[in-house]
Amino acid sequence: MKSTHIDNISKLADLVFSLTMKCEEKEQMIANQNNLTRTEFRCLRIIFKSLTVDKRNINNKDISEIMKLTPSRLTRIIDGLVNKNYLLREIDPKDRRNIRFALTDYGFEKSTLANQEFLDIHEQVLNEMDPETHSMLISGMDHFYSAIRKVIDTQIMK
Amino acid sequence: MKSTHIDNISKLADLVFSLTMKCEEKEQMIANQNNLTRTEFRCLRIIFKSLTVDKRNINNKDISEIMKLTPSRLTRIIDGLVNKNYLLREIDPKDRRNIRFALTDYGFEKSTLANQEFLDIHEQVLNEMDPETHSMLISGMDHFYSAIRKVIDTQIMK
DNA sequence: ATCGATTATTGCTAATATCAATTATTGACG
DNA sequence: CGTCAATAATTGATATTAGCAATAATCGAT
Repeated sequence: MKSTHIDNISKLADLVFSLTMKCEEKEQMIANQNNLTRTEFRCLRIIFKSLTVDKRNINNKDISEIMKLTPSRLTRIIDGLVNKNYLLREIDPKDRRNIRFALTDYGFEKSTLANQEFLDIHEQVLNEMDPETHSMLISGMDHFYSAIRKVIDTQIMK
Repeated sequence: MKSTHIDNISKLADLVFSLTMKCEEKEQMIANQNNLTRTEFRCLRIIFKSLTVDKRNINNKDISEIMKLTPSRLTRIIDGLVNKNYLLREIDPKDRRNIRFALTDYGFEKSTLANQEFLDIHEQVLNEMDPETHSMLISGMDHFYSAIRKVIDTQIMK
């Protein structure tokens, strides 16, 4: 029996609703295992990725926009990570209003570890699924992400 | 070029990380449009669904477990929804320790509306995607959700 | 009839987040 | 050059969101 468009919409909405909560739980778990709050974990991951993968600096404001938090809130989250000796704040010589983040050796080690645990969870998830379906899932989710971004970001404009 | 298992894991992790934040943003948007906080929206949606779809009562504790909040917190979220005239609290005659929720007419109307807006967003998202891929996406996400639930829920046990 | 377990609630406090004001700096313009 | 609007980060004050421990009411089993 073929499912209708309406069915699909409703199923998708329910799935995404539950999935979002489960993924929050997942982040919380990884964060706790690394003595971080969920927000700290997110923030650290964003900085870690930008430094190690994109090889470029990210500033307070960038992160606050990605995480949908105020710059003010971000300042305090960074404070926490600096106090825990994960991060150093450096003034950007190109524009002294900016701050740039550098991972301490300790911070780099811990971020790598936390990121690895985050990857491990996703590996375990993939292991639960038929390998034939992996790339399909990923490309599907990729399209889904682009689509939702387009929809949400244009709605926000209004 | 075929992508390796490691690539897949890493791509999936990044995607899910971004997607989760985008979906939180989406919920926030729908909630705001309906003068609700994100948590109220979630809570109301859970109650609405349980009453209209599952046709069964759900109690404070059930919701707190689904939402991963303490029962105490839930009491206050419900307080808010009662004050806004969305919900009524009724004592369960079968077990007077339980409370059951009933939607007021106003609450039913508003929940239906909010739920419709939530569906609309997902419809718009599907409209951005090739119709051929819809059922594949949904079954993929469905498997993904089962898998992640299995992994997370067994981790939590430990 | 009593007692341990369960459900919801309350008071208190901690954690998370925003807002408005402030500081420092930049870059553009006369 | 000096002025000034714009931008980035921070701070202080406050609101919102959440958990914890204690309590009340009720249940169910013995």
